[in-house]
Amino acid sequence: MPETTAPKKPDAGAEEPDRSRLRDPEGTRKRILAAALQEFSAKGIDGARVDAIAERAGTNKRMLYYYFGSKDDLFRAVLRQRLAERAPTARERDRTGPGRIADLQDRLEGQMDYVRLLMWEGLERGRRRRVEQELLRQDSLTEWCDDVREAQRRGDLPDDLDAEQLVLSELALVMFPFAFPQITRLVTGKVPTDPTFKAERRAFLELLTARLDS
Amino acid sequence: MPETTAPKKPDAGAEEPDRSRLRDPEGTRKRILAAALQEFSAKGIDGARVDAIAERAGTNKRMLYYYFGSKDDLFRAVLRQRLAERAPTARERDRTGPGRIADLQDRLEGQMDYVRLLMWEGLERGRRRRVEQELLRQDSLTEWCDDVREAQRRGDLPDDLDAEQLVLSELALVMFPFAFPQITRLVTGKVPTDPTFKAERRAFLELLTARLDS
DNA sequence: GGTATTGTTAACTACCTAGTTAGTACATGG
DNA sequence: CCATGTACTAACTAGGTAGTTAACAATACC
Repeated sequence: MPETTAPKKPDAGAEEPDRSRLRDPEGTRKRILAAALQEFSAKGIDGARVDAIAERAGTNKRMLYYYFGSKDDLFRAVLRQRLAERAPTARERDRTGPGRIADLQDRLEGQMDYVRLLMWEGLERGRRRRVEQELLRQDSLTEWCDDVREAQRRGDLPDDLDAEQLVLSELALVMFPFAFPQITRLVTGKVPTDPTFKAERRAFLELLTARLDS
Repeated sequence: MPETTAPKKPDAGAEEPDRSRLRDPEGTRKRILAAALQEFSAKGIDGARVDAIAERAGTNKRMLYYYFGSKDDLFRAVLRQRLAERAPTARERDRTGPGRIADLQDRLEGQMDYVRLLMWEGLERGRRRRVEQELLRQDSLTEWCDDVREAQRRGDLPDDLDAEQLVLSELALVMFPFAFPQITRLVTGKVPTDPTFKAERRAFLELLTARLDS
């Protein structure tokens, strides 16, 4: 009985606004990923709505399941892509110089979405033993710790501080305001995206680094 | 005959652990709050299930709406209570001495639920201008900043560091590992609840404080 | 002892949401 | 131009979810 609800045929006289290409697999995939990044970053896995992602991507829900298997898989894909994007630049930066912490902050500016993804990861998927892109991330962080240890041997960094704890602390100092915007506001009266705040924080971090390394 | 489902009376010889009173308004309220604290802390507002909270509290969903108006109100009540609980102890601690950061960590131990509540607050309700218990929290933090400034005047703390940024940073150093357990594990190989990790972090924070204050 | 109030319950509803079905349009290559 | 696989779509479904209803039971109060 194949005459149930007969999907409409694209009428020749229809005036579609910007239907440039009717088929665009890679484009669709990318648009879904981008839309999902926004939605997941803003609302997390539980809070995100699959329909909202589809709509934002200018496609429909089915495509999302066509390219990625499930909501959860989509989240993982988003996180994986975002991590892979950041990995190369992470390797380039100076991790032991006097401006390292302020630099790290500069790099993180405009990447609040990234920090939020990591928070959702920690909160919503915290129980998992394995974490997305585990090896890639671990390598990158281990390399950072090694750099610190070498700098300690050279005498560029104080050698009584544990390298791993130091790395963790530098991440903490930079990421915290983005992770806890409400606390930042309560303490400083400014939101972490405020340029004034960023400048003040940068200045503070430079002083702090100098004091640490002395 | 009103013997429909006959709510059992507390039989004298019965060995119920704590089914003391059939009616226990305050107890029920508290049990709901406690259950909600666990559930919200673990899963956030979107992730938490009202039925799960009710069941955990040993009551039913209606009571939750009877005492608190909605899921969101319940979350706010939980947060408010938790904040009020912590407020007095926050005032007591030494905020400027050499052991202050390590102390702060000790206080936060076993309060991961608290940190997670604050994270959910920041993530899920971040857009709101007003935050739960705004005045209470702000007062407490302002007081802390004032203490720091006074210590700077006395010369107990370096006076070139901005007091507010310093407070923010001390919070960051202590809260970060709990907030980003996955990053903590990737960097140090240990989860933040691991006693070994806590001890190592404590030692590091003490060294760091000494270096900062020098 | 009667009655108003407050606490408690199971069952219900109206809506939402992730995931699916089943079909259509486009492309490719023979 | 026809056959076959790929991209795409609207409508559907099954199960979940916050919030409600309505009846009833314990207590308080007179």
